[in-house]
Amino acid sequence: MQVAAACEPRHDAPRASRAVPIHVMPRGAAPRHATPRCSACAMRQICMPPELTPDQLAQLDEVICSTRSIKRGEALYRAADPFQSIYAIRAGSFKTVVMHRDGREHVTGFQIAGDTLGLDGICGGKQNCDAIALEDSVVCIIPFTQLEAICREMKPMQHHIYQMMSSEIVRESSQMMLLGTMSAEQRVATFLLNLSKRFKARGFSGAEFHLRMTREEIGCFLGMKLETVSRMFSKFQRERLVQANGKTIRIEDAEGLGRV
Amino acid sequence: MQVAAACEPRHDAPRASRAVPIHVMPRGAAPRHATPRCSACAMRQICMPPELTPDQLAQLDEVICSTRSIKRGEALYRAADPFQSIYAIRAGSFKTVVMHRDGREHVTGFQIAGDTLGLDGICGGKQNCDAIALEDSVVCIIPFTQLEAICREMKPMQHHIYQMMSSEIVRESSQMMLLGTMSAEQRVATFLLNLSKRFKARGFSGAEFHLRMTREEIGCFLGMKLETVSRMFSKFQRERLVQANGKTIRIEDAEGLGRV
DNA sequence: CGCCGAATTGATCTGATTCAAGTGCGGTGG
DNA sequence: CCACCGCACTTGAATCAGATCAATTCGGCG
Repeated sequence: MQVAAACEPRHDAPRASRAVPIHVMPRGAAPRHATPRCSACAMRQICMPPELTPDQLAQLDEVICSTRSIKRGEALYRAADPFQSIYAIRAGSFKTVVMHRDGREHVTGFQIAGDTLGLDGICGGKQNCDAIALEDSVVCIIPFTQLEAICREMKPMQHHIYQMMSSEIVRESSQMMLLGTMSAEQRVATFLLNLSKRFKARGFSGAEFHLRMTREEIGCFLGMKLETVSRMFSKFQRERLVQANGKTIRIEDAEGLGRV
Repeated sequence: MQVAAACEPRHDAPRASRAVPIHVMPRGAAPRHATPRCSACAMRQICMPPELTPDQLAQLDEVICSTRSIKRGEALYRAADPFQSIYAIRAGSFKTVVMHRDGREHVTGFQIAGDTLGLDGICGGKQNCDAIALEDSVVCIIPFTQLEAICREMKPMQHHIYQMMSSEIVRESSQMMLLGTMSAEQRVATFLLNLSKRFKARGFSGAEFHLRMTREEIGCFLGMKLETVSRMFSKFQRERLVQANGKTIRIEDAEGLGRV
């Protein structure tokens, strides 16, 4: 299945790339690049604990010293790939897809800048899903063994990783509740509000944004068919809750959406 | 809602309680008891990393020094309780239930002896679900702050916690796939096979076992109504895949169940 | 300009829910 | 010891939400 996501980013909010001295340190594989440091990264508040000292940040910079660019539709990793690193999204967005042996696919999440990828690979030593870029994206590579070492020395960092993993468990619990108990209408409303909240938390507009994924991918995430997703969008539009124009979404009445 | 689980355990497989010198050390709250040590626990292979030295086990015994008994239908913890410890189930079983603000309930998992409870409470510092005993049960209390300290010193233990959390993420991903893509029939089949596998891994029979939860709870876990669960049991019975007699389940044709 | 995949919309079908009427079993009290 | 009660479970019939099938329309791109 090819990935859609035709729209270009339109936000002028925090981008990951910065005018920062680049620490050149290529490491083998082609699509890896040297990268600006955590200590200077605009996403730091989101992917790292807030209370790190400059000293500790320097330690981090030692370990998280390369990034990787992934083109739209390409995989950052695939299920069964050996697990070595987790990834922090610097720019762009991804979907994670699990596949059943019978070919059935399910999208387990959409990740945007500041989110983390790969935590599910720790167990079993290999990736458990495909992570596919929804647009051209850049991730920071965080070698897990080295991260573990850091966590043994740096309490806030240790705690932060537990927090991240626990949050992911909680997020998935909510998604299970959504899939298990909500109507199609409620699922789509919840999905839009959740996206809105996350964009807002990252300095983008929470009221108007671009979907980087197709209706089919949304449906696959929400446990329904793309036609149903489309119908719900139309319904919300009729009810003046959202303005949906292809991939551009404008939330007109967040209150109302929440009450659905 | 009252919990059912009328049947008594009938297995003579590994039980948690053992004739081991009891390290008496009451700690405040009434329903806590001193407890046999990890170093002597039959569940250790399941809830702890295998490669611990006797020395390291002794350290664990220092920290995991109390248990708690929970009667059928009672809560080990409830959503919004302050998070302090995680729990390892020594004997018995639980369900974890998340509740939406509108009162909608969803069962996120069933846990049996050897499983861990409370990992989702780490983030936000408070519990995110109710953990309700499906039968009279006993858990080991693992104070999380102390566990974190141990993990900073004990590499295998540190890794083990990451593994456990990652496994939980993977388990929930599979459950999302189940909820998002499978028919009622497939969900129930998957549920039975999964339970079977887990019982087997703990030394119980994988072919015949007792459900400790009601049809309603199963339905709430699988995203369907109790009537549908019941119908699927009847269907499998007609097809000679399982023998379902109230809460007693005998799997006649695991192969066939898997093919559903 | 024309093509192709994505999205919308309508008509129909179906698996699961809902509603309703039993059945079976364990526990209680006479 | 048995009759009765309550609760979980089963089963059938009617209904409905969402899936499926099908026909356009839209929109980005070569």
